[in-house]
Amino acid sequence: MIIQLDLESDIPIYRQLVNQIIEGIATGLLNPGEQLPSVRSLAADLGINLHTVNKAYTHLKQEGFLQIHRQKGALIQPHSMPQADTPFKHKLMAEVRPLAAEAICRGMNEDAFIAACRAAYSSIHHNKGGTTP
Amino acid sequence: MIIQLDLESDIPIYRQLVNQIIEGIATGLLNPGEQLPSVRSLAADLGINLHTVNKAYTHLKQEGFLQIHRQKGALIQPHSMPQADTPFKHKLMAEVRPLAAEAICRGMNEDAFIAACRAAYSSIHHNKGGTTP
DNA sequence: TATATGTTATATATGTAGCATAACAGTAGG
DNA sequence: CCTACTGTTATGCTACATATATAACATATA
Repeated sequence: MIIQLDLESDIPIYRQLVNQIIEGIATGLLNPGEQLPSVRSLAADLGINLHTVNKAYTHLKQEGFLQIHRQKGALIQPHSMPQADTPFKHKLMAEVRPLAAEAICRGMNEDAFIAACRAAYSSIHHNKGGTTP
Repeated sequence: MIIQLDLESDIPIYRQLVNQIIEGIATGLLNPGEQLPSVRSLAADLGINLHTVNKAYTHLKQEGFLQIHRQKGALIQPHSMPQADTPFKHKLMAEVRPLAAEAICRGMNEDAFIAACRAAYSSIHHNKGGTTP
């Protein structure tokens, strides 16, 4: 799993990490039960601080995407990934709404907007082969 | 135009303002050429600082949604709203991708995800009557 | 001229991001 | 038991963003 950070971005480093790990799970590049590097080694690889990686891991653990063992380090959640429950759907709507509003102002019709959303979904999902046992 | 701020939110006040004004334009609640309150009066109404409103107005002006005149105050852009150009489409994709990734992890299939995006779009657009000449 | 507007400047308080360093706690393996 | 590696917690620091408070400036209108 290769992680690309943009230190110039306005998106915090720990959030870039969170996003890319979630994306890795979504694409199947990271599989349930798979081991992640320790906070120290990943931090060293990326040239950032241990606490920044730890912050990302802690977020992912609290959302249920990771399990963390003292000695073993971090694992991708092996059983029962988080579900698309009501709070998540609310969060999803709350984040999509402002984007939709701006798209409408800029004259995108519904089909064009939906096409963009579908493209974003497909660009992640098309990699996910059915190789899980 | 009624503006509702959530001072407990993790979304900055000036960004809540930006979002709600864009949403107002999208719904047709705010029409091109329409006058907005002065930074001082809106700040007083909302119980926030003048600079916070000014920051929101300045953002909207730089993106092309507002015109600002010295004495007259702020106007909704009367001619030629910003277009859905390439930079905007890139920004749109960049913001939708992480949402799509998390949705995939949580087991939402493409139809369910697209349905959510469509719902967000429709909830804003259904108010906008076809009154534009 | 008086007034209301946006604009700019300065200062302050608060919170977040990120880094540096250090120490603590648990677990595996020699 | 001891060592080494893990996550965890704590403290201190810099930098930046948010938001406020005051004040002054520039401009256009009545």
